[in-house]
Amino acid sequence: MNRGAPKLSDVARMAGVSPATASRALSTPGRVRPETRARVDHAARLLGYVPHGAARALASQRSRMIGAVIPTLDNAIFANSVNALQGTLAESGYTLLLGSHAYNPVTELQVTRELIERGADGIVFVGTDHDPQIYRMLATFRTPYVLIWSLDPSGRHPCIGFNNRDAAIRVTRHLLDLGHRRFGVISGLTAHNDRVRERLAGVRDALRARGLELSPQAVVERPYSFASGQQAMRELMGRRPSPTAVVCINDVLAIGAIIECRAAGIDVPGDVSITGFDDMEISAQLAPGLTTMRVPTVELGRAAATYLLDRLAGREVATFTELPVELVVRGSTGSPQLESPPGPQHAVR
Amino acid sequence: MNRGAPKLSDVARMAGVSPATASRALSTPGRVRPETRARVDHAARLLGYVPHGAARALASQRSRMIGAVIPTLDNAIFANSVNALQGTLAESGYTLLLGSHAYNPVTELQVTRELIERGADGIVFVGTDHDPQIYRMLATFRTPYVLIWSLDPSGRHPCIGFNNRDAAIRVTRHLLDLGHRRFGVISGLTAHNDRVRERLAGVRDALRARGLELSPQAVVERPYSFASGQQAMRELMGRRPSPTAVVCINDVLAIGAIIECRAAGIDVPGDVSITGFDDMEISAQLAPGLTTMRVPTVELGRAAATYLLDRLAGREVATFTELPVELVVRGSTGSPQLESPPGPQHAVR
DNA sequence: GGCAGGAATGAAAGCGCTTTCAGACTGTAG
DNA sequence: CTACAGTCTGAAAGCGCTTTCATTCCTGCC
Repeated sequence: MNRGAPKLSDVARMAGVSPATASRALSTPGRVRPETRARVDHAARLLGYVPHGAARALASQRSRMIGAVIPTLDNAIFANSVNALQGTLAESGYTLLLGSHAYNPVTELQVTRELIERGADGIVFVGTDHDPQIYRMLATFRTPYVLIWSLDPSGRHPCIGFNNRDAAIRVTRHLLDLGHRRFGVISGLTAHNDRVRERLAGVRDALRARGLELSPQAVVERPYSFASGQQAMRELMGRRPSPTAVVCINDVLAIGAIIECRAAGIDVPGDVSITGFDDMEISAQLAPGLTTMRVPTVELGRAAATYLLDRLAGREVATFTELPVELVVRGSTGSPQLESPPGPQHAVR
Repeated sequence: MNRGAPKLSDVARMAGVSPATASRALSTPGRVRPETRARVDHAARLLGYVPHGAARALASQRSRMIGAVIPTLDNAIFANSVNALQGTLAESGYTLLLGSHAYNPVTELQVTRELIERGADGIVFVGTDHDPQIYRMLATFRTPYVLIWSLDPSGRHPCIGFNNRDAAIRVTRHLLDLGHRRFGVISGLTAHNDRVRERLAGVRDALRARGLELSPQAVVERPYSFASGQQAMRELMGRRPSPTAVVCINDVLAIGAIIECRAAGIDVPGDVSITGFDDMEISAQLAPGLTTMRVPTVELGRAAATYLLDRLAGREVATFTELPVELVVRGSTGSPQLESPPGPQHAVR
């Protein structure tokens, strides 16, 4: 078989040392005489030696691989995080094992099992919504893990994220402060997605705090895609009275909504204000620019990597990290036109 | 150590069989009496047995992991392909090992080494531009691989892709046929990127075939980002005479260009026609819609997975697969205005 | 009833590495 | 000169699985 692949014993023989010493020279250079180490290094280089990961993992009980279980890579927001995660892991000699589940909890469980089976030393999950079996498996195999994008209210699971509800409240307040009273919401699918549910709840909270309720038909739930956003916007603007402000649960839907307005000749923000969530690269470039909540996607990926790396190295780690999000106000939001009766605060002015 | 994790011998004992039989029952159910298999399955389920991937890989010389080496996940186009790749692999019980290199050949070599070290049974690469050492390593370790997104002219490497040059020729011809004679090009970085170089060459070929040359200052080379596209467009439109058609080497740059035109009050396609390449989801939604070359990103990922899976299973595989690309004409291209002198063909009309 | 032949099982040898454990060797102190 | 840390190296035992190879157990057939 792999006749072309030199093994550790080949390196050892060439360097004139035992396999044990060769192993030490390569993995823990400090525990070997410099001269010996040089001989081994030289032999390894000459032979083009590449250690056999599986053998190493079996013997050392460490795979140097980190798994990530994400909904999908089709959402640029996750792709960015994964990119940062992978990059940071690579810097420390770790490799990324990637699994996605398309928001299907059964698939997620299976994917997780697969990653554990492959020996992932740690696993990153998105959000807090996970099958109890997943947590049970993680416990059984003593696999460190961390949740990103959300904060775990129960405090039982290490997490790195931000408060989706509070962030949504801030977005909604921005619109309320502009004088809006008639709201529409374009939501992502709430099933198996705590982030969407939290954001939706945040919108409701903010409205309720000002005495407003969100009627069921003011909320349209759609999968993430530009086309869904467009279609949802069309629906919303067909209602009477139509909303003066539409809160979108993420930027993809919001951009779809803006596109729909442009197509339908609806002025943004003149006729309707639109907000997003995530702040994708393109959101700043649109005309009008999208008012949205900036989420530190890159930082999220990097922090997850650092967390697991630290934990595996036995360093101290914070099990709860809240990252800042920032409301970015751009051209897609403004005060409602006069035809919509101003609320009490504005009547005062 | 892993005291919580049951091993094969535990399953075997519980089922009252030898480890060998338990192994067969789980991996090759056909080679075991149904009754025995049931006992083993039952024991495995009861114990929550998860095979130890590294041990299995070591013994069987198969890791059931496939690696992918890509430039970056920040480009949605690659993210889509990787998503499809991962999904297809998962269906066959394979897991994806992901590495990216940000167009740095040194990083690419290192990442590849890492994937081989982790035991990837096969590896997917993007494009044809790779360090000879990479191919040497693949040969040494007898690691099957496949290149995607490009066609290998030398025929030495298995590939699944399309002819970037021909595709660019088709895009350019479309503009020529509309009557354009003054061209600008917004290119991606050509270093370590055969796709960009080929597309650029295609544009030149098409122009030359109609007696036109691309002057050096008509080509602006920029990294992939909306902002670069904008900036490049600004530069291009500052030249005198300004181009009536701008060919962008991918959609990200093209969208940036369109955005710049909107901001600068330049009418598309009235004042200038713009084309992209890739057909991202958003390209269809813009106003005007972007004329572009549709690339089968999902199919690319799926086909790569299928290729490697087939090869690993010992099935016949085609080492050269050309996938169709399609010119999608939308609103961003039109005939040049009269102020630009019509070319000979048009003079005839 | 005995035997060939195939199917199912078990014993045991690794897969290539890490890691005790013990031995060898060095230098320093008594 | 002996004794004793301390440092470096080698022998060997696995890590948890797969996979020959040999054995046992059937089944069918003469």
